[in-house]
Amino acid sequence: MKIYNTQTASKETFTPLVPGRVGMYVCGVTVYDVCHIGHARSAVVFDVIRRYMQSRGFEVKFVKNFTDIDDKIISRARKENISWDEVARKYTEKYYEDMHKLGVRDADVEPRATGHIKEIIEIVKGLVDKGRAYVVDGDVYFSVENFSGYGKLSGRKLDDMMAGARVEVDERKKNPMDFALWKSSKPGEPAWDSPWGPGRPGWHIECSAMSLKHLGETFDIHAGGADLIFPHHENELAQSESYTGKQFVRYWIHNGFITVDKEKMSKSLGNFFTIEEVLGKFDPETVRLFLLQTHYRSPIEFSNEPIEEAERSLERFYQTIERVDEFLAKPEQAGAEKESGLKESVSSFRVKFGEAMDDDFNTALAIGHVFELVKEINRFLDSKPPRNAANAELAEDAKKAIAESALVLNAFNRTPEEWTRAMLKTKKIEATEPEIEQLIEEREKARDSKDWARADAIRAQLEKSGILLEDKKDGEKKTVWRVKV
RNA sequence: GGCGGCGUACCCAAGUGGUAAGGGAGAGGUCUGCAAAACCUCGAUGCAGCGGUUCAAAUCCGCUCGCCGCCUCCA
Repeated sequence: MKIYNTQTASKETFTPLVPGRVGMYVCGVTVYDVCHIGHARSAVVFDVIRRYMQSRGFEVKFVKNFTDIDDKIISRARKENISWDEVARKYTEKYYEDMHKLGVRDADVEPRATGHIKEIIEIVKGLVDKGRAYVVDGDVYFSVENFSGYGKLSGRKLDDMMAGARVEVDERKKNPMDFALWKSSKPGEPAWDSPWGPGRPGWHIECSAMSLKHLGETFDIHAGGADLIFPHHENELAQSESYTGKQFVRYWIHNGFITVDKEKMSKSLGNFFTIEEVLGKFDPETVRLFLLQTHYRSPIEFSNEPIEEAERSLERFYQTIERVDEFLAKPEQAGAEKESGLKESVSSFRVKFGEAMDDDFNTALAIGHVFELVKEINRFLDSKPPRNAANAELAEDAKKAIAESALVLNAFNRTPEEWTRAMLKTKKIEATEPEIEQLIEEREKARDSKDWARADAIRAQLEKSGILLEDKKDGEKKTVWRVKV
């Protein structure tokens, strides 16, 4: 398995610290507002990576934190006129709601910054004792000049950064790049007691404390959005390695952004679409597929069209599964074996899917392979194979191969009926299933008496309300319906 | 200013040295009462442009053009 490591800027073969086990820390969200589709991407991508690791037999300890104390939370609380911890609770809940809909599994450990104040103070104290940090008026700053490795994650030099620093220089800092480990609180702000007076943790220190506690001094994977590389992850690395004297993280993984008109989607630009908005128009599986159809490090330009394409892809997929199910439901038939490439396609699919995922989690390629297999299955069924034991086994195996990959992608894993019902809901179809069935029956009668005008009128009527009809030649059902996507 | 990334057919998109996956749209065909779906066929002699390295380059190197990201909170 190869992983692109941000720190070395190259793909590396993945070897866990402890054979068979993987420690993985993902930077979650600051719970001060609802999540947008960019947050969804990050969550979905790392969810898939976790699932893939597990499918490869690794025992994964997956930690994802919530930042529940921060300037933005405090200002949000003022704006909403509620307490800061109510803000955190409210948006943590909303986060779970969105992520559960998207099929993102909860982490094994979901620590919160405020639950680790003791550990944070411990580390800050240690850094001060080691001379890696200094105290100024109740604030504690990390001294970047004392850590020779500063910049090694993001690939920048201290001198180059200082040249371009646009930040207002705090005269009390020894170096403009020094950052707060502990911030003294103003009256009325949330505060915890510390050796430096009442205050709260700086942004970066929580992740150092929580990863140390739950994954140890050195762990395998640390992941997050590419915008966290600097300064967040760079600073985490500096703190942690200064404190433990050991390597902090072995593989850094960062996902690319979602863009709107080529620009990064972000709260500050206001060009974002919330998860709730997107899920109001599209099925969660559709959204998941859309997010995974691009490699996780590449940008995704957000627009409806590619999501609609993902929807059509799933429609095609579930129609194929339906065909397989119909084939399997047929009574046993005798018949000579026909030449079929399907058997080979299924086994090569299993290999290629694994290869794609092994190569830096190339879900886009892996999904491409799924659709190659879908085509092969359709081709097989089009060849009208006899429903004998051998062919049934082959069809079952094809379904099984897809189900195996579905475990990793957490897509392609519903039944055609579930998909259709989901589409009725997503497309807000007014007609009920019995109504549709009744019109189909009426149309059947018209067709039997060769009243084509009547038959076509009914078909047109249903299409207007979003239902497409397909007349089948064989099988029990003469006409099937589906939702127009 | 520093550092980094991207530019592949009408659209989305994979592909880091061996002769361009996959999907959508389009054209023709098989099937159909007609459709739809599915399948078949067609579709970039070329991967922003120019030069170079190599038996071989979308893939490596150099330059140019265009777009974006990080350096400030940010998935």
